[in-house]
Amino acid sequence: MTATPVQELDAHACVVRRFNRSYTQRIGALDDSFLGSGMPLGTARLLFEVGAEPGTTRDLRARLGLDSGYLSRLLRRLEADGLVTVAEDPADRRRRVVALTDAGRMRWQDLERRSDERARDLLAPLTERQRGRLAAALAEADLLVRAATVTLETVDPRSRAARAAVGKYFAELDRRFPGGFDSGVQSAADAEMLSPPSGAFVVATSDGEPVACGGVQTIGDGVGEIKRMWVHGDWRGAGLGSRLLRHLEGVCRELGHAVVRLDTNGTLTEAVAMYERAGYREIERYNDNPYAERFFAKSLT
Amino acid sequence: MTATPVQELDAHACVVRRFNRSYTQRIGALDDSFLGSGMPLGTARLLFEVGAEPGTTRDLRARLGLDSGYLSRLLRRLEADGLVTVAEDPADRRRRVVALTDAGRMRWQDLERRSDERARDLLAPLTERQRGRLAAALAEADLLVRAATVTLETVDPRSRAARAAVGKYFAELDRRFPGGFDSGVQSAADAEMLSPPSGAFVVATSDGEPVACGGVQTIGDGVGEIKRMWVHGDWRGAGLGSRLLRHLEGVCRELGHAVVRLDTNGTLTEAVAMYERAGYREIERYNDNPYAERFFAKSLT
DNA sequence: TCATATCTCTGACTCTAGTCAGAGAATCCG
DNA sequence: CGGATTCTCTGACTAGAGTCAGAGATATGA
Repeated sequence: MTATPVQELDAHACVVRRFNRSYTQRIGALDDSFLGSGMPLGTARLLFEVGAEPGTTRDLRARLGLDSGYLSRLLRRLEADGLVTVAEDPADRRRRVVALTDAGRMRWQDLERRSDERARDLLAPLTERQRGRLAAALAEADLLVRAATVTLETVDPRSRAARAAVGKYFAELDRRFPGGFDSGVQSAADAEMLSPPSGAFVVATSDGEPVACGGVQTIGDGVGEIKRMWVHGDWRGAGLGSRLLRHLEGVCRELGHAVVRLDTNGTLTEAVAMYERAGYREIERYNDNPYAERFFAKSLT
Repeated sequence: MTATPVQELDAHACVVRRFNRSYTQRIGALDDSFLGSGMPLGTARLLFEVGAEPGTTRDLRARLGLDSGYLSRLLRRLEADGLVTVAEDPADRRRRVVALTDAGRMRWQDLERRSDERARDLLAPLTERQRGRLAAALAEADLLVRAATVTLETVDPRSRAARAAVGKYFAELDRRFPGGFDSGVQSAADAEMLSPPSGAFVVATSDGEPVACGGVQTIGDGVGEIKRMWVHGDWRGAGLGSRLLRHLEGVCRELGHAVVRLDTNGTLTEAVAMYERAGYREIERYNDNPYAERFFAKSLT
């Protein structure tokens, strides 16, 4: 008797929960590690954020999700300790610009160092081989968790996020194709095709960075086409491609298509493998895209 | 050029930090998920712990790492809400036994459900195969992290902790030896041998549970012997045995021994393998222990 | 049996974290 | 220009989390 998917999910959820409990209990102190520095957590988080990227108080409030009064008090504390400077923004004198002082930068490095030591302390009792195993397991978990928490969002293909993702896609094609890749002129018509009502463009982001993208357009009655599908190199092997593909197929269905087609280049072996795994079968050339060598289709019904 | 151990440690520490940051950012809310239940975190954690396994307040304090005064107050709150009962322990009337009421159990199940949903939400976007990979990675990380954070403590062999660990050890021997195992009468002399100044007994605990133990005694001039070394079944494969063995060798060194011996039974194959990996070589029988079949020694100089 | 240790509980604290309601300065817009 | 809006800051709160020093009851060991 094999386990059903639901039972598997149960079992896996248990493992996740067990891990969460034991890990946060042991390492949760890692967040409070800032406490070890003599600074309260809130202050330390703020200092850390200012160090990562200085900005206006408004900006910091948004990044940390703090109340303006609370932030003001935290800043005053850091200022009194000589760790940050809070100055008027010349562009808008209602605003304040926050930056680290030299002492603040040292303190920030101190926090970094402490964080590092915590990680080392955790590893210290283990043998070299076990450290390797732990690092590998955490890296694997990290990749998968990041992949699971990627957000898929339908955006305008002309938006900043979409253009950033497509730019990376084209850059990769240019690197990988033997003769390079020339995207040609991105016409307004291209963007139009990938916009409602006849198309859509989806960008997957993690921590605000685009990590995958893909578009759908209509190329005939009941026939959709998947275009510009790309997954960031660091993210391959986490199933992000399959997930995005499934998502795009769903978009096609919503557009009322019964069939979806796509073209690709033989160089992109992992993409071809993924399409085949996802149930696509190879078909004859259906367009004159000079970079396309292989053509696939899948029925959505 | 191969990486030196220090470089490896750096790299591994980076992986740990990267994981910590991304995981707590995404899942950290999991701890606060209890907040979603309208209960303060501390109270919810306590209720959760009582539900997981009722026990004495002393027990709960150890498990949650709380101050006795604080715990007392939290319990009073839960009691006032009718979620737990706090009664005298008939075995020791200084102690209190805490248990859930019916209302408490319902509340506990609510917390469980919430916690479960969080875990499922994390897994939901992944494919079945990826879920398996994530669960495997987290389970591996969990085992190693638990092993790394085990505390080794030298205790009196007559102490409760030591007796609990040895009890489990003997129970396992009884299960594994074909003819069973009779520990005989644990004489006061036995405990004496494993106590200062001529010996020591070490218990490894995790979450207050004994997970491994081992003793050292003096059996001749400059000759120490390792006795009653045991690692909990769930903990094998995490290097805990090797770590304990190294620790006990250190104890031997502190006692001024140049050689350490030990005996074991052929049934305990993983133990024999570990001794050999740790540099022990097999020697002739040096005692008349009826359960011992194989004898090992290692020079500490 | 009596000193000592153990255990829970109470009172009196401290510190963080965070909310809310304005005050006052600067900016924007018609 | 003048009212509305935006922005930071202050004061006055609340609640959670946790520490510390005993008091008082109970158990343990010489």
